[in-house]
Amino acid sequence: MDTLKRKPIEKRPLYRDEIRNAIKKAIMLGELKPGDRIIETRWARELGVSQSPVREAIRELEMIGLVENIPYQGCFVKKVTKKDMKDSYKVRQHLEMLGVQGAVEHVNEEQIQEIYSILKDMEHAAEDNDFDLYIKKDVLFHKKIVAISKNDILLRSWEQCNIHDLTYIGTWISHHTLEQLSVRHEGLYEAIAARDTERASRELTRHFEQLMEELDLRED
Amino acid sequence: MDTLKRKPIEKRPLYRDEIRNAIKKAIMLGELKPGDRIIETRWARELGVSQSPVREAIRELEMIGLVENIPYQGCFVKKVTKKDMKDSYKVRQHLEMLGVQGAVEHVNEEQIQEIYSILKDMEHAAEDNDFDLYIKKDVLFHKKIVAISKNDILLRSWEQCNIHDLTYIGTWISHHTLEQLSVRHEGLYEAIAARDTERASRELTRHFEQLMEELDLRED
DNA sequence: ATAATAAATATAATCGATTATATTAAAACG
DNA sequence: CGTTTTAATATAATCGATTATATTTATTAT
Repeated sequence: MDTLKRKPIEKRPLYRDEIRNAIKKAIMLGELKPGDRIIETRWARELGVSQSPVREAIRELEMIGLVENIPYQGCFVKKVTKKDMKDSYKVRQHLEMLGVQGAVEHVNEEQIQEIYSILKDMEHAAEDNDFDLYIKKDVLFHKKIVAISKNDILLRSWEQCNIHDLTYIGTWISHHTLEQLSVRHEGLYEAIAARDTERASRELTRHFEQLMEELDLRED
Repeated sequence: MDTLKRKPIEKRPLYRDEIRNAIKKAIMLGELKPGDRIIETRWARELGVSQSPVREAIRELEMIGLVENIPYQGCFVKKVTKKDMKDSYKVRQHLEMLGVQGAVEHVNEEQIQEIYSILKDMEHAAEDNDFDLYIKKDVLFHKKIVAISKNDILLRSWEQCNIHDLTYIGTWISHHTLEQLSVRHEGLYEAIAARDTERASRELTRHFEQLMEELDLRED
């Protein structure tokens, strides 16, 4: 991280989010490796902002578990292990199970259309091999279901467990093409559209078990 | 909040945690009511600290869902509704279901002893009518089980959904005595000690369904 | 030479002040 | 009299500098 030149962020407040994304990006791109320190003052200097917003951004990364903070010592990039991936899939599986149950109960026609439209966007992104857009739609698909369930606490918990970044990693290391991954969501969509709790639960379980099995196949 | 005199916190760094607790306490005691603003500068003045640590403390309260932040406008105390309580019980039920499954799988004799000891502490606190200690042990009992499951992501998610404070409120508004509440944990303990996944799941489900049913009985 | 102690350094945590934004109050206009 | 525009105010967001802590390096004593 020391030697890289970073583009200073635009001069306009609410830097926090941009700073968080900049640091997150560095982690995702591998510029910051597990165990590396994240030095508040240095990032502040590089991005041309003060220490305060950098500090807050790092706090947020700490909350979602991407970095670890030791008081008076600093922040360090956490290593995301295969076990972490698997653990997070399990957590998602259980949280989204609650989401699916609520979704089947509350979903209306308009929302079914919305999910369908997200699913199609996802499949188109997959065809175009647009990785970033694919991730976005994949995450949104699952989030939408959770949101429809009308359990705000659930939605917050779901959002906080760092789904987006782990999905990014999980998709990145997957053996499958985006198209193979995207079509896997169809069963769940159909079950919800049919308001079939039983089937939706099965589809969801299968969805995550597939992802977990594939992790086991990876050598690293 | 305006008129109350607050005890300035001790002069030694890492104010953040104390500040967070001070604000949280004000919310719990009802000094700050739902919808009230939490003004960074005013709290800083009252506690004799600067704005920065107050800001960070508020960010943490925002993360656990106790307050709501609107950019460039401020923080407002969130109302905890009966629905929020119920929703959070459901989330806990699903998260802890995963925890219990893992716990039964991984628990060793020493850990069984530890859970037992927490259970007894809880029951003693209940006998003494020591409300704060009771909550602490109640929360710890559940957390311990989640911790034993060896799923770090689960533990983090569980911790982040503001369990402690909601348990506090839930216990506070319960119709039951602490002793009635404490003994309800025995079945779950026994099932885990017997390494009986089936029974442990049943006990956990029953535990939360009791809590949710009781919420319905409250007029509000 | 090794252990204990003290100085130096790096950086997190905090501070006091400044800047940016949103809201409210006042004024000008039609 | 109501509507739009402008000024004033409150406070969030950020800044640059200071203070506190941990770690490293140098020094002294045994």
